[in-house]
Amino acid sequence: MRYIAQVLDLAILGVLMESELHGYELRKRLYDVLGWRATVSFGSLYPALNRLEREGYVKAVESSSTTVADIPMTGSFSGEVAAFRAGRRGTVRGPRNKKVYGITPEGERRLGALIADPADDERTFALKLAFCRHCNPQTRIDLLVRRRDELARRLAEPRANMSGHAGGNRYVRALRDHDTETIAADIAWLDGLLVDETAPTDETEPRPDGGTKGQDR
Amino acid sequence: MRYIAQVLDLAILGVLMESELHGYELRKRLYDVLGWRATVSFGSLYPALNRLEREGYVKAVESSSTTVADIPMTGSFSGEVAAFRAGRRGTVRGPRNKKVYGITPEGERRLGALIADPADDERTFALKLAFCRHCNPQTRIDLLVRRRDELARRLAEPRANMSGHAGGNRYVRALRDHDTETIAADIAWLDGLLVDETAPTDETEPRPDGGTKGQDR
DNA sequence: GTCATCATGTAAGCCGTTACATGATTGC
DNA sequence: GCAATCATGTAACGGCTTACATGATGAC
Repeated sequence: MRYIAQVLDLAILGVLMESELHGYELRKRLYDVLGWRATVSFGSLYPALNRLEREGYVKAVESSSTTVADIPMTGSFSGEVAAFRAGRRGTVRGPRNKKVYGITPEGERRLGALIADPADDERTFALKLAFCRHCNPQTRIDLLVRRRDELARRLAEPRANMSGHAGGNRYVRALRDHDTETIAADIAWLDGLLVDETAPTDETEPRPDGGTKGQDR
Repeated sequence: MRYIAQVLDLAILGVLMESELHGYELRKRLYDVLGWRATVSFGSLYPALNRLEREGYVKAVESSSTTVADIPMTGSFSGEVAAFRAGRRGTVRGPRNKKVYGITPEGERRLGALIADPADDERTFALKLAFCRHCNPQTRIDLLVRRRDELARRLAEPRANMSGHAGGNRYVRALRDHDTETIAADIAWLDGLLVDETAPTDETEPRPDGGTKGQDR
C-alpha cells in the first residue's frame, strides 16, 4: 500500500508555501510552527528535498528578496566564488552554499492533494491543519470532521473490560481516565474550530473578540 | 546509541507480568490495557517474543491453570496430536498450537530496569506508567517527575515567534494554543498522581472517595 | 587561526509495518 | 465441507534516526 500523505512532504511543502527557504532554515521554521511535533532530522530532510525537486514539487530559486533574513549583496560575490570553487555549478546556490527552495505550482497542487487525502493519523492531522488555509473550506471542514469522528470512535470503543483479572490496577485506570478526558477536550476543541469554520466571518486576522479560542472552553 | 527502553519489550514483559499468555492473546490484552496507543502487529510481536525467549526474559510454559480462559482437558488430546503431527515437538505448545509465555525472574528484573531507564518518550511513558506498580515507589516518582519536567520544558520553550512574517495564521495559532492547554492539563494530571504517590495511603484498591481522579481537576 | 555555527549531504541501521503463507479449531 | 476465527510465523520494505563527512562563514 502506497502512503499518500507522508509527513515530510506535508511539512516541507507546507512551510515552503509560506516562504522560500533553504533546508537548514526550513527545519527551524518547522520547529517554530509545530514544535516538538515535527522534529525532522537533516538526514531525512535533505534527501526529501532532493526527491521533491526531482518530482517537480519544489525547485531551487535564486535566494532573492523574498527570503526573510537576506543579506542583500555583501559578501555575496565571495560566496558565489566559494560555491564555484566547490564545484557546485550544477545547481542554484546562494552565498553560504545555500540552496533555497520554492514551491512550484505542481507542488501547490500536491500540497492540496495531501491535505485532502482522507488517510490521516496523529502526526499528519496537525500538519494538515497547520497548512489547511491554502485549501478550500469544504476540504478543511472534512478534515476537522474526519478527525472528530476518529476521536469519537476512540471514546466509544470498549477498551479494557478489566472485570476479574489482574490488569485493572490504579495506574492503568489513571491512564485510561486521562485519555478519555484528553480526547473529550480534543473533540470540544475541534467542535469549536468547526463552528468558526461554518460561521461566515471573513478570513482576515484582526477581529478583537475571540475567534479561535473562545468562551465555550 | 543503543536504545534501552524499547516499546515492545516493555509492552510484552508488562502484560506477561500480569498473567501468562500466548502471542495472539497478548496482543489483545495489550490493546485492552493501552488502546490505540499500543497497536503492535503480529509481524513484530512474534519475532520479539522469540528474541525475548532467547534472551531468557520469557519462557514457554505449559498452558496451565493460570491462563484466563482455559479449556481444561476437552479436545486437548487431539490438539496435542495435531501439534505433534505439525512437527512442533521442539517447544512447549498448547492445544491450538499455542505457545504460552510466562515471564522469568530475569524478565522481571529486565522490566524493572526498562521502567527505571530515564530515557522515555511519548510512547514509553504510558507503558512505563501502566506497569510501574511492579517497581519501587521512588522509581515511580522519578518517572512521574521526569515526565512532568519534560512537559514543563515544552510549555516554557519559545515556540513560534511569528512576528512579522507569514506563518502565524489562525490554524497554526489554534494548534499551538490547544497544545499549550493539553500540556497544562497533562501536568496537572501528573501533579495529581504525584500527590497520590507521596500520600501514605495503602496501595490496595477500594478506597471509595476519589484517589486517582479527584477534586483538583 | 581557531571555534562555533551555518549548511548540505551520505551510510548504516533501528524499529516497526504490511503482505504473504501456513495450519488448527469452531460453528454452521 | 466451508467459512470465520484463532494462532504463528516469514519476507520485504518504509520511513526515519544517528553518526559520520565535508565545507563555508563569522566572531574573537
